[in-house]
Amino acid sequence: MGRWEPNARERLAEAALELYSERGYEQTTVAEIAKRAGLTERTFFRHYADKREVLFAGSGDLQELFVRSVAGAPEDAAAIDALAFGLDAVGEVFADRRAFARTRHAVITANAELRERELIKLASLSAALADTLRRRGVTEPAASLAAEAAVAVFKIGFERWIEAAEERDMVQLVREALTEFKAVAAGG
Amino acid sequence: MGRWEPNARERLAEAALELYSERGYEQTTVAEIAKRAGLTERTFFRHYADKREVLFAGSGDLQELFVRSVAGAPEDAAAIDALAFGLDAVGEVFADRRAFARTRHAVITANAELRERELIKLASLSAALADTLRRRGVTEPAASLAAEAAVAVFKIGFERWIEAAEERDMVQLVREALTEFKAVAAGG
DNA sequence: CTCTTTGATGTCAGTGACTGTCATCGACCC
DNA sequence: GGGTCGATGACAGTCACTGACATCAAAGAG
Repeated sequence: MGRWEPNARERLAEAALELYSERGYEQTTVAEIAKRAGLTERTFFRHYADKREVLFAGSGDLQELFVRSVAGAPEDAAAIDALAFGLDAVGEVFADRRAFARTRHAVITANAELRERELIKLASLSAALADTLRRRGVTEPAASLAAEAAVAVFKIGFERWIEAAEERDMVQLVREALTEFKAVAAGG
Repeated sequence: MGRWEPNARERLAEAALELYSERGYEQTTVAEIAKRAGLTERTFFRHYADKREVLFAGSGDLQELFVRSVAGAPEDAAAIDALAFGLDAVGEVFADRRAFARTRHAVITANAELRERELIKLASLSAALADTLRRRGVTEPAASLAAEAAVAVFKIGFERWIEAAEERDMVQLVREALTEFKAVAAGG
């Protein structure tokens, strides 16, 4: 055994979500999170850039998956169809994490600072998707607009999945949102 | 003349934009802004909730104008067409403020915290537009998706207007972005 | 015209997020 | 066995932001 317990980073993330959920984000100090994880405040900031980031550590993986799926769509697929590939892949990955996703989502929506952080993560995702589309030959501003649309569709699908009374298939909900979106854009 | 110089709020906003622009947002302290405006730090926080908000004081007016225009579109206009009314109105209002808009935009894009704040303002705009569409009889999730799309179109049009080498008509650029958007959604 | 009230500001002390710096000490390498 | 490395602790410091109270010109009440 090492000098310290392993998985400091994970322990911090777990402690943070618990405390934010129990007593609210603003009512939790970083010192308290660190203490629950058996560490000091200084160490928290060595693992996470700030008090919010501890909730968004996984967003990079999600973005990578989304981008990879869009990049791997058939070459001749239109922008919106390539994005649909990514939406499917992302929808699948959430399947067994609904309880965690609900807790995390409740914490985030309850606080304006955390909503801000979530929005910039989604903006980063949108930018990465636009970049992927450009590599596929889509020109601007079509690439950026399509990417923003895909993120909006994802958000709607995710929220419906989170809020559904009984467990439903997220992939299906995201597909429904995409269909609705196409109708709106067509003036339906 | 009163006990103090008038327009404290405006002086603070002006001083903040100058300092953020000259030396960067992070390198500027609130005390410095207050001093340049001839006030104290405490007074800054009486006028603006935090160091970022001083750059976003006008966003409420913009949102109100956008919403009012959409609400006033012909009753039988589809969601996307009603939103086009709002886009036109908003495009017009920027006409004589390009220099200011450019400086402000440069400051915001140079800093992550400020980009976060801008994103949440746009999310607020999107929510207000979705609400307006719902009042016009548009159902969910079409209302939210259409509102997000309109904001994306606005962002693209705005950026093109800001970045154009010579001064162009913002209304026209926003309309072009909307046309592009419709093509993308249709799979073009 | 005097008294009172009001509103914008100043002053000051305090909390908590975040950073820079140096010390500690088990693990690992040679 | 000695030296280096990496994760952590300890500690002092800056700055955003808040609460409480004091100040004083202006505006209104009488």
